[in-house]
Amino acid sequence: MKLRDENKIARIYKATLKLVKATGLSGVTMQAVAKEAKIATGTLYIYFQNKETLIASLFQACIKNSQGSFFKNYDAKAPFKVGFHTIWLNVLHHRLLRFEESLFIEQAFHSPYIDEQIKVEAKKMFEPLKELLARGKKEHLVKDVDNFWLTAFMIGSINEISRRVNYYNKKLNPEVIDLNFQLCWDGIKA
Amino acid sequence: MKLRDENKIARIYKATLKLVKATGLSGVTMQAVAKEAKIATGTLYIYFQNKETLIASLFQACIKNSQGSFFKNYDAKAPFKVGFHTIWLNVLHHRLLRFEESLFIEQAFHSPYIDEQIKVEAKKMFEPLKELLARGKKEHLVKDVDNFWLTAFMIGSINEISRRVNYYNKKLNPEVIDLNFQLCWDGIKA
DNA sequence: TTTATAAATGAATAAAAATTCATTTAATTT
DNA sequence: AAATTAAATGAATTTTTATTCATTTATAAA
Repeated sequence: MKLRDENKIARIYKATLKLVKATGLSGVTMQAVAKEAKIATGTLYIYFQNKETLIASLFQACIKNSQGSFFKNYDAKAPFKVGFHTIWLNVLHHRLLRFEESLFIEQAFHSPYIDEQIKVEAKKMFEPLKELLARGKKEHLVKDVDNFWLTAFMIGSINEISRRVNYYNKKLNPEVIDLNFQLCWDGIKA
Repeated sequence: MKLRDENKIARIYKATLKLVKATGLSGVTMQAVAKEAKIATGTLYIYFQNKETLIASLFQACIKNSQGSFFKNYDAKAPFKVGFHTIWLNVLHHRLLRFEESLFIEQAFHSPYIDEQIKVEAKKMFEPLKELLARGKKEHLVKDVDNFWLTAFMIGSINEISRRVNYYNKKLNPEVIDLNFQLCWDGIKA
């Protein structure tokens, strides 16, 4: 019996992300995905029931992937600023390195392919960050502002950095990264 | 001779924006637009040569529209903080009130419908803000950071506020708006 | 009024995209 | 090495979407 080439799902995801970056979600056709992934169109339907399933599965994979990266090396017991800096850098690096995924998440979020259920899950992504900010407020290091807005502030500014790096292919170096962190830090600090 | 109903273009734009919010750009079909605008499909082609033209025209209209709002009541001669606050509020209000347009711009930006030329134009939108920030730096009120990153910081955090207000239909009141401004202001100030 | 002209219509057509399926290929088991 | 099984293929089919066009409708000018 011929075995499934499990590596194929990764190829399909990669192809889809590449197409989303190049043409947006509206440019993603099953034929184009198959061609990019160098498989036959029919093969797509062995791995995914239909287009909706493909998009929804990739969406969940991207969310999971983000969660993994954001809190890598994060130690909840480290001093507040250390922890905050770690997460800030992790989010930035993830967005920069996996810009296609961020783009896909944004576009898929507003497509008919993703249902409410999945969106609710996606929202839980930043729980550990919210806990850290709560602690920062207790320690009087962070402004007394609702976590909802503090995270919006942090994530929003990071997203825009990565968007601009990618759109205008601006280069980042450690010094510039530091300056950008300082903007965010001065914003949230009490 | 029957005259063109110029109001129809506005109806078409409105319908397109509504559909983009509901289903993303990939859900925008000419039939759906026509139905939503309560005109016949053929009529769409009287006003726009084809789908690409419709999307590109709306994109330009949205950009122009933004430019108008962002610098409304802005006085380049007012004290720095006053001017900055005015623009910050204008951008926020525009994003909140015309969220569908922001969404459309984001999605269209990465679609095959918008060519490089138009994107370059869109980039010039924030020129007056950059001038203001340059002045702020001269007056030692603003951190010595490249305007590119200062605007990214400001615009990114505002965008995320409006995104969250719309996604999670969180309410904003003047007090919360002030808190959010404070985050941004403390971030950029020297 | 009548005529002329362009807008508006929506069914028909063309084009593009999603999905299926009969056939082939490759790996595993007997 | 034959039989078995599921993966892989890609052309054919179905479905959806873009675009056209013959016809109707409304308005301005004659």
